[in-house]
Amino acid sequence: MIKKKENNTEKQILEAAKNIFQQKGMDGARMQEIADTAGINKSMLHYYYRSKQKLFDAVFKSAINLMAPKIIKIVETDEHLFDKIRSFTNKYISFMNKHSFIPTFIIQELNRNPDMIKEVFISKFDDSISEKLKKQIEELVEKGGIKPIKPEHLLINIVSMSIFPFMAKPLLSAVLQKNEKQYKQLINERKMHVAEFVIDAIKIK
Amino acid sequence: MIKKKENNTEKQILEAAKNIFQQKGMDGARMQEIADTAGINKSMLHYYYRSKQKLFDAVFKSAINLMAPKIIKIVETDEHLFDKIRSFTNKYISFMNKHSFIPTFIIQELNRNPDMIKEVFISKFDDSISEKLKKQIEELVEKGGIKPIKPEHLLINIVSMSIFPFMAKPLLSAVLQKNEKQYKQLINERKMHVAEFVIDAIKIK
DNA sequence: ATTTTTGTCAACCAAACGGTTAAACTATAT
DNA sequence: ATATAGTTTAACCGTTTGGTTGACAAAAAT
Repeated sequence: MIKKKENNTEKQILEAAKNIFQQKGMDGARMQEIADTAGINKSMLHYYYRSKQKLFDAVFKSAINLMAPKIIKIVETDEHLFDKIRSFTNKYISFMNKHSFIPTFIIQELNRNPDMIKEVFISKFDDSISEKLKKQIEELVEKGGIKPIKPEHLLINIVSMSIFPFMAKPLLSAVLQKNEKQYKQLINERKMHVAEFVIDAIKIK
Repeated sequence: MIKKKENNTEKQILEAAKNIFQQKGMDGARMQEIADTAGINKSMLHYYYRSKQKLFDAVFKSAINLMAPKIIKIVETDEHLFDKIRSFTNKYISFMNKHSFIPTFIIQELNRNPDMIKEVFISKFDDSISEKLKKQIEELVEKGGIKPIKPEHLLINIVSMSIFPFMAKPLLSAVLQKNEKQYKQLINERKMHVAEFVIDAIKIK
């Protein structure tokens, strides 16, 4: 029982499944289209992954595993809060530029089936993810470095301003009358803009 | 050819279609489930609306017509910028509290088929929606009332922080470990919080 | 060399899907 | 009363869907 051939079929399938599922979601994706994209027979999908649901689970898990570590790492470092904010917006927006379908995909599928989050969180975030951030913010508030703010709101604000522009791209680029290039540039500006905007909002001068 | 009976069937259908389409999207919605929800025979769906697509269009248009006027009105008033921001966050978050599926629905379907936005915008926003807001911001910047900021970014920031918490509710309530009630309260706090956060970020003290 | 395991494919299948039909029913107009 | 137009339903239809089967080929193991 040693490996045979180049076992790239399984990877080709997963790659194709990512493309289709992330763009069209569980409901909109078709097994035939995934097979066509992978350039293989539809039966192969069921040979390597037993069902559409199982194949979807693999894609979803892969998307989560790509995003979650980036959040945790940044939140858990010992940097100053302001630098944490700068790191987060910069790296997060860069990441989403490369994987532009992932945030919409995750949030859309989580809305379709909110129970999926449990499987994710049990393994990934054992303790409260924001406990450390919480304390850091509260200390800074007491020291007089920043205005009082609920850690929850600060976190929601940063994440919202980072992710939403990707999800609402069709809407926002139409409202703001930007073409593809202009909108991409606008988003790149936000790597720094969002961080400075947030810091300006909480800093005591 | 005068009206017969209570012609409530058509409205029952639209109401049921709103529920199903807004929660499950075009791809996930089933005509049979809409019929069951409305408590009528499936043929009635095709009798009043000719196809799934036409029925969907009616639901989508209704969602747009519910949201768009609220944006336009607030942007077009002659209030001071700060009051505009306060009005917007307050009224928008209140609105979404009552119609919690609409923002996700619109953005999800717009991602599925970005061309739909054209039909919407041609009729609704003849001129650039943000032209007025743009000038107002630029004047305030020159007068020294607020820090320099691209109107596009300010608009994206406000809209992001208002809408995203509704779209990402399953994710955020899990990360922040909030139950239904706690999360709802957190969102209610944001009616004021987002406005003051934005004002703090741009105001020169 | 041949048996066994693993991989691939075309053809097939039952269920679910959006949509149609034709007949029955209801209410108004004549 | 009867014709007429609008409304509702059960049964049906062709297509698409996720999934299966069985034959066949390619490696590995013996």
